[in-house]
Amino acid sequence: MDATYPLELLVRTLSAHAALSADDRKQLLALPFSLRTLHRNGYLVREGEPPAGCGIIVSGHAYRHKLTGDGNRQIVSFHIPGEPIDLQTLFLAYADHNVQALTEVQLAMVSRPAMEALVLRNAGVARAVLIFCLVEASISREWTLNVGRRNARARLAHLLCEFAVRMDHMGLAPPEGYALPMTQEHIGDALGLTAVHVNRTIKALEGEGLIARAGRTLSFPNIDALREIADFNPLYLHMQPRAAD
Amino acid sequence: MDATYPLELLVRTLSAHAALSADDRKQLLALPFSLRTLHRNGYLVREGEPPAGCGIIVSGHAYRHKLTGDGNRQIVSFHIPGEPIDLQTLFLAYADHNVQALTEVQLAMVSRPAMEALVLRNAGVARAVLIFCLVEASISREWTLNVGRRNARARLAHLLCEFAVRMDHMGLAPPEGYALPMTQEHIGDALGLTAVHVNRTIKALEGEGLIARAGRTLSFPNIDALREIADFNPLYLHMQPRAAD
DNA sequence: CGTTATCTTGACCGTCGTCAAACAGGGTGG
DNA sequence: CCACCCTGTTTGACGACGGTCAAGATAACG
Repeated sequence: MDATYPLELLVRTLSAHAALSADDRKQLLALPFSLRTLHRNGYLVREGEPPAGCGIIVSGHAYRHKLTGDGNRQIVSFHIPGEPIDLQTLFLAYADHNVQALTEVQLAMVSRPAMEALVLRNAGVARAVLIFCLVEASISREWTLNVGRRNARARLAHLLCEFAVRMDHMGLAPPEGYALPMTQEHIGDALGLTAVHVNRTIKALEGEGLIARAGRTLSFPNIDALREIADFNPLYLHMQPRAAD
Repeated sequence: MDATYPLELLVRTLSAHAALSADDRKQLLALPFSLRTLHRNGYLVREGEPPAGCGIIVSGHAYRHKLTGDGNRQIVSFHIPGEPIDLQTLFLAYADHNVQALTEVQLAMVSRPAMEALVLRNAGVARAVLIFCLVEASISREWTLNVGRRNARARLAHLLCEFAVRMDHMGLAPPEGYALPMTQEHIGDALGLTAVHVNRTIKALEGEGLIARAGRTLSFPNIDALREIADFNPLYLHMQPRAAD
């Protein structure tokens, strides 16, 4: 099986948290899908609308967000290749939030009926989907903690640690560092800070040698110290040691 | 069917968001369970431990929370009678957070194997459980927005509105107001504020006639104005109009 | 290659945190 | 029955973290 086959990415993401049998994998890989490309800032999901289907990110990054009445934005999650982004709304009548492309995004779209039928038919897949949703909920709780109870330094460090671990786990983070797909504005909206203060905090971390930058490419000269000040404990990501595939 | 039968409460909670067939209900009501009483502050779930079973709150209130390394607490949800509190961890290897009793709590405990078997066997129940988890995730996102992007006034008003709506939907909030089960310390930890500032904010709302207090019992003389300043839109709760039962 | 988005820096301000002390209430035991 | 204590509420003075506004430098994108 070619690792670049779009649904292979979904299988890899789901099996990061739950065991899938050979049959579960086969049925997932047999799902019909179509490819779709979104430009930067394009909407994958729009608040209030019913889900169009289940999109899986093949390449690029996306972010989930909500707006207050007066237009302030809170980003509630970032998404990396391999992640299904519509499970949140697939079984609900309408979306309670937006999802937008952070960069150009390639999506594999599985129709709502096809995905729903597979989940309701195959208990192993249902279990994996449920677990995936539970892990996302766990990440959401950690974000609430991050925004509610940590200072700007720790918040930023925590976000960077989480992103690095998730990218690395999907084999997307080269050891020398990775290019952040988001602007400082996005980071601020994810952390409950302003872009200005994010900038100051980044420069402070850089000044202390905790991160190093080349453009938007980040590396971590002292990852242990960064995790320390981030109060980062990856248990909430519920990652299983990745099985060889 | 007696409405005070413990599992009847679970059925009512699940059907607040998803349709359940007569058969689904029957199978849920047939689950074996035992009753358990926890005193105030008792632990229903402890971070790092595997789930003991699936508890459903029969009476009393509970809260879910996480701690930072230096001991700061963030409450990530409050729970009212009827709500299952272990679905979050039932399918995961260990809990990533704590759940504690806010008041004395009576729990109906369903064993993990029994609940897991029902969910994997009955697609209608699986669907309802998944939807319940998705709604909790939606609430979690709204909380992140609340903590990250609203000021203390709006945060507090939002929490009060949400709690009132949820209590009311379960038939637990008499129209003249309800007794808040949490202290101002709990409220602060839920909102990312200190108890001192919660107190000042409460008094401000009271001074403006937006809430009225008698001890811990709250009433809302001007609920529309309160919702306005809370920026409260209940769509994220995904409530279905409650079917007569 | 120009135009626009993003990043960077400074000065100033405000919301909320910190520290501390007084007060209220409810339960317990002498 | 009352003294005591513990938890929770209330209030004040002061400080700090992060927000706001604005302008200039840099980089990204069409």
